[in-house]
Formats: sequence, structure tokens, C-alpha cells
Amino acid sequence: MSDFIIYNTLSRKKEVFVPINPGHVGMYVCGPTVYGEAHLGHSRPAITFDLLFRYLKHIGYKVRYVRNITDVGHLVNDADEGEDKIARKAKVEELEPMEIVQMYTNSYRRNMLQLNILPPSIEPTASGHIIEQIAAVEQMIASGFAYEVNGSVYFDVEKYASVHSYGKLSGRKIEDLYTNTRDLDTQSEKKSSLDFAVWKKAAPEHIMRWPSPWGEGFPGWHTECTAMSTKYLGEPFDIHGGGLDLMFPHHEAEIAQGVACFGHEPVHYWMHNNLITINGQKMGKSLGNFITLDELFFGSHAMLEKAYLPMCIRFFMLQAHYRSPLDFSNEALQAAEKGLERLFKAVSLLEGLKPGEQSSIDVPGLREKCYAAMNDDMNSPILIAHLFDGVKMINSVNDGKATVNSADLELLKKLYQDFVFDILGLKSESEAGGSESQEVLGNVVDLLLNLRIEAKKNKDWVLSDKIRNSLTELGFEIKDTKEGFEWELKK
RNA sequence: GGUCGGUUGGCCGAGUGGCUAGGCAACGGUCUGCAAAACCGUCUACGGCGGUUCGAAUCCGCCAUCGACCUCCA
Repeated sequence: MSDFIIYNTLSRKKEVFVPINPGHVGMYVCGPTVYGEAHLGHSRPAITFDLLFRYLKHIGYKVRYVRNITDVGHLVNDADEGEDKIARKAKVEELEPMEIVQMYTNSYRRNMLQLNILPPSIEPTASGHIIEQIAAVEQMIASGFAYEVNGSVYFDVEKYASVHSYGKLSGRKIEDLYTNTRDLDTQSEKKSSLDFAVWKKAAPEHIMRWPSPWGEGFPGWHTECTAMSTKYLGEPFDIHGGGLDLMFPHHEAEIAQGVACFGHEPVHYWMHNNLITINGQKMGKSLGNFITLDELFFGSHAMLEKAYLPMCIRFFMLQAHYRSPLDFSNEALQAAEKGLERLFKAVSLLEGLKPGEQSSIDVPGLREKCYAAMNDDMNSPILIAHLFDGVKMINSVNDGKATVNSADLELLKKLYQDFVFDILGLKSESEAGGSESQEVLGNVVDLLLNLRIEAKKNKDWVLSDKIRNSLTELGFEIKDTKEGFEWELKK
């Protein structure tokens, strides 16, 4: 099999993936800040890196996947007196901050489960790693790249940039950063406007606070990822993922902090997923096109024509490459929905396929192409295109227009099991166990359709059509086959 | 303003020097009592203008346009 190639943002090139420890992979992905419902935007990195997690495991790696939960809140801005997002929300809703955190963590996990996203190996919280973060800040001070002022600790970007390259990941030049930095913090205690807080002194009204060598405070917003990723994955580790929007300054800061703490870069491969637009527009609360995952699943948003099943969302995203922007619309979603249906129909057909003497279709070749697609920087849209080629094969065999021998049939079944279910992480949602009433309903439908066969035998087309049309109106899809009939309930 | 990335057929979305991406929709055909499903076929596009090349949607230049980041954001 060919090498697994991934695009490394650091080099802006596709590179062969070579793990630090043969057979093992450590990956870290920036998770959510739990101060609100999970929205459409959260699902893209979750699905992208779930695909990576699944594929790495599939090709035989033992993977430790760490995805953090940010629950101490980020600074609103440097001028802010220290109130963080979570504390602000807590005041609004008159809840304890950790209650907010718990509530939204729960709903995030539920949404992820609905999207069939595998739980990471470790899901550390920032609040649970204050000690590690303080230790990281101490290391930064010790190496001379951070300084304390009045209870806060800042990263000395200027000093760092004089020795190392600051901005290499996002392609920024330090001079440009100077000219473009917004001022207004002239009275700031920072040495330079580029410096960022790694530990922030807590104002009296600030609720979330912890003791530290510099007084009561809370960690800066880049500190947690440095502390938690290296705690569980060592340094350097293999893969760090996240959304494109986190590249600067968050990931840039992580690199600088890592170098300051350990003397070398913390990550080998940086991977970034692209963002989602809605009808060509950026998604944002101010634009009113901000859709939460629950709204999507229930269809309860003004922009949605209907509810979309989690698997439809997942499939829709996988039909685009993770590094491409993806535009979200009702039309596109409904197209994805139909395509997914067609794929699953073929998969279920596969079970009943009868092997022949010879194969007129090239199953090993198809398998080869599927792996090639995934190995090329996880090209899921190409993979899906190949799977649809396979759908044509399956349908042809089913129609007796093509043949497949038993070895190839087994290979084909394995192929769809591997790629559709294990790697793409799709699942059929209709097979939710038949309740008793559904079973009875099914029997009634069978009874009606058997009556219709009688009618057809008697060439009583009026009665025959009446039965079929009435069932169709009720939402059933009726198909006549040589053996009799098939039906399914459309929602 | 700076940096980066897009602009592909009715819609979504791959590809990236010559060879059908795929899905959805539409149309025609096969099958069927008629349908549905399935199958076969059709629709064959790459923002504009120049340049390089035997050959460019793909490389280069200019222009237009959209967006992201530069501030919390997946």
C-alpha cells in the first residue's frame, strides 16, 4: 500500500506521514470552548479529525487522540479587566460557571455522539490542568521568554522573534504584525503590543481564579494547549489539528511556547480544516445565520427548510475535502441526503448478492483506488466518488448485468464495511430497532400488498393502483419485483 | 492597509499541463399492465484578458470578484 500523505501547514506541502514512534501516533486537536451550544462550525474539525483518527487506526496505528475542553474561558481582550467569557455568561444566566461548563460539555458530547464521532482517548479540561499550566509558565520564565508584571505573565514575542521565527505557521512577518496591531493599549503593562498573556491576574470580580506564584489568576488562552498536549503526548508529538481560524495567533503562540518550554518545536505535523459558510456568507451570530447542531437536527431554524439527520450532515461534510471551504445550503444538504440514501441502499443490497463463477467487475482495483484516495491527504470526496462507482457495480450485479465471484464478493463486502462504516464513520439510522407497533404496521402493509398481488393476478388495475397509491400517499414507497414486492417507509 | 486562499457545468463539489471525477436535478431509452427502483445514454464546465507550450481549466502576468486571518471564534 502507498504511503499515507498529509498536508502540513507548517511546510505548506503534502508530506509522507512518519510517526515519531513506529506504530504509534499522538494527535491533539483544539476542542470547544464550552460557553454555548455546539454549532455547525464545531462539527467540521470534529468530523475531519474523527476521519483521521479512524483512518490511522484502520491502517494499523495505535493512536492516542487528545481533544481538550476549554472551560476556563479566554480573555475577552487585553484591556478587559479580566472577566472571561464563561464568567460573563454565568452572570447573565445566574449560574455557577462550572454549571455552565457542565451543561454545554454535556450537550457537546451528545451532539458529537449523534454525528457518530468517536470519543477521543483523552478529553482533558483546562480547569483540571492549572498546575501543569503554571509549570509551563514557570518554564517560559526560566528560559527567559516570559516576564511577570503586576501579577500577570506575558510572553516576550520580540525577544522570541530575535532568536526564533515567530509567524512561520501562519506566514506572518513580525514587521507586518507591528504595523497591523491595533493600539489602544498604550498604557498596557506589556513590553510590546505583540506580547500575549500566558497567565493573567484575576480582578476582584473575576470568579474563576486559582492561586499561583504570581498571585490569584487564571491561565492565558494559549497556555492550556501547550500544557495538556505535551503532558499526554510528550514533546514533540506527531499531529496537531484545529480550525484554520486558530492558526493565528493560537497555534503560532503554541509553537513559541513550546520552543520556550522545551527548546524545540512541539509538533511535527500541523493540520487545519477549512471553515463553513452559509449561503456564501460567513457564519456568525451577528449575521443571524448561526445554526446550532440541535437546530439542524430538529429543523428549528428559520433558514432550514427541514430537519437533517446527523448522518446527512456528516456525509455532506465528507463530500468536500477538509481543506476546502464548504458552503452550506438547503439544496446542497438535500442532495447529500439523497446520495447517502442511494449509497446505503446499495450497501444493503450487497448482503443479498449471489456470487457467480467469474467477476466482470474489478473489485481489487476499486479497493486500491479507495486507499489511494484516503492516502492522498484524506481525500474523502474522491473516496466517495469511488464508492459510488462501486454502487453501480453492486446494482449491475443485482440486476444480473454483471457478475462477481465469491472471493470478490467477500472483498466487496469488506470494502464497504471498512470504508463506509469504519472509516467514513457513517451509519444507517433507519435500523433503530422495530418496536412492536412498527412490527404490526409492517404486517398490515404486507397484508395490503399481498391483496394487491391478488388484484394484479386478476388484472384489476383499479384496485391494484388504489392500494399502491394510497400507501404512497401515506408515505410508503412501493416497488414491484419479480418475486412480489418491496416497500419502505419514507419519512 | 498587510498576509493568505478561492472563483469549475442548473446546484453541490473533486481534479490540476493532453486521458469520463462523483453526487443531486433535468431529459431520452430499457424494464414494467402503468409506475417506482435499478440500469443505459444525454447535458461535457473550468471568472476576464494576455503570455509560455505541440497542447492550459491546470504554469506565468495583469485585471475583476468573493472570502478568511490580522480581535474571541471551529
